[in-house]
Amino acid sequence: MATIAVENYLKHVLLLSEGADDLVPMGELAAALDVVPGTATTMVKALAAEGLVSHRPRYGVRLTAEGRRVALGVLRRHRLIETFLVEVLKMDWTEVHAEAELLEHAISDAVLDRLDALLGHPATDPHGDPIPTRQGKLDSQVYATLATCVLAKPLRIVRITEQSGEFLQFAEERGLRPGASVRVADRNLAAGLLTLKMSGARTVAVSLAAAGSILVAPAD
Amino acid sequence: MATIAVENYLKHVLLLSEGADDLVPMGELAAALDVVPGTATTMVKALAAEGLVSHRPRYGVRLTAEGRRVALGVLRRHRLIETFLVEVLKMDWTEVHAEAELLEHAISDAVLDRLDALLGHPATDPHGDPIPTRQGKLDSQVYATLATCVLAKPLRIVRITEQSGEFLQFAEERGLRPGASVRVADRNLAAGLLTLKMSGARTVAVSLAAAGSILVAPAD
DNA sequence: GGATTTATTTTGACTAATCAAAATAGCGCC
DNA sequence: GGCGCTATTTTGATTAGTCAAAATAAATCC
Repeated sequence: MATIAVENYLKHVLLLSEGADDLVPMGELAAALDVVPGTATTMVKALAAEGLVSHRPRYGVRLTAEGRRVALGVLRRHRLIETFLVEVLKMDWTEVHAEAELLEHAISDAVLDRLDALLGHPATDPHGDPIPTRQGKLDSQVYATLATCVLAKPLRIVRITEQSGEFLQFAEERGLRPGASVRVADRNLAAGLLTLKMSGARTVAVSLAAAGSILVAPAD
Repeated sequence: MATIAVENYLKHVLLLSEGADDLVPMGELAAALDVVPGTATTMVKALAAEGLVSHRPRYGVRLTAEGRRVALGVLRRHRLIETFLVEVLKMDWTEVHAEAELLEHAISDAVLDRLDALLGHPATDPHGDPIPTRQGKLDSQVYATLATCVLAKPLRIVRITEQSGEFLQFAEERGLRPGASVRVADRNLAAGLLTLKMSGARTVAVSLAAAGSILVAPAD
């Protein structure tokens, strides 16, 4: 059985290799897990010996098929738990990430299946992150971000990729939540600042960095 | 913060000291935790150094006020989770114990409070075990068991104290669940066998050992 | 293209929790 | 009141995961 530490390493390798299908550098992995780099090296070598990752010394790490299977399981548990906390327990979507982080290592398949059924087999969690299926399929649709999308066109927020509670509360306070309608009125790359128009003519200013973690689709 | 192992030691000291308010022998504790006796000794000495238990070498261990507070917290989480699994997720009451064993160490107070409210602040779990309050009060009402109660009188099962799935399935198959009506038709101590009359004139045979873990009250 | 900066790995040490097996202390028993 | 049984404690070792700090390799920069 995978320990909690092993599950966390695999989950973060998966998350950090999203999009960039390349090797995940050890430094990034160590930072994500909040351990010193040497610890990550030691652990990754052990995971490689177990066949869960492949390690290119000095360059980085990537999941094997088996490691990816395990990581997708953890991610599925995490996102279903987040959905449950919001939909059933009526918790705030800006604070459920940390809770799910704990529970994801303790919930059994039997309980998870019940939860999934109770929630109606949701496709995304409250942040818009796709939930891997039980068979290990992860929707990898690519969206534009508020930092890269066209100007002026009406858009819908589909996903917020950034887990910190402070960031999410900042977003929530400005109406920047999945499902919300938004238009980019102005984007000043030099100043790193965007002006957004929300529904009801509300105007909101966000940094370029923040805009990059808000994914959007045409309002169709 | 208490680790999972620490929480389990404290929880089991609490459970084993129920009724017998005496010292819990190390052997019993080790058996309950499924560790060798030497391990229990080592750990108990560490817990004593932390002020969570008091250890009388060669005689046994008991909780301090602080240790009891922690243990009651774990027990509250365990029993509320069991109740949730049965009431909300519709799982079988005979199989939720093992699930709760895992989740009890991972659930936060914030989530637990929501769960408690959703369930309507239940007083007992699906086995009839009392749920400690948030303030750390544990109902310690003493009941008769089927092994000790009066014969022939109509009774109501209030609690099953025995956690193993096999035992509980045995009980469930015979209608021996909390709330059920029962009467002890015959009790043969020499043979260690009881004959019970359930509602609908159903006759059930149980061992004296099994009867001892089924608590009853007058059918009022 | 050698010197410097930066990321990564190595080394040595530590903590929590465990086991196996030897040592010891109560306890009951004639 | 010593003998032996049984529970408990000690001792020595192991595993998983971690850190601090030294060593090393890759990349960058005149």
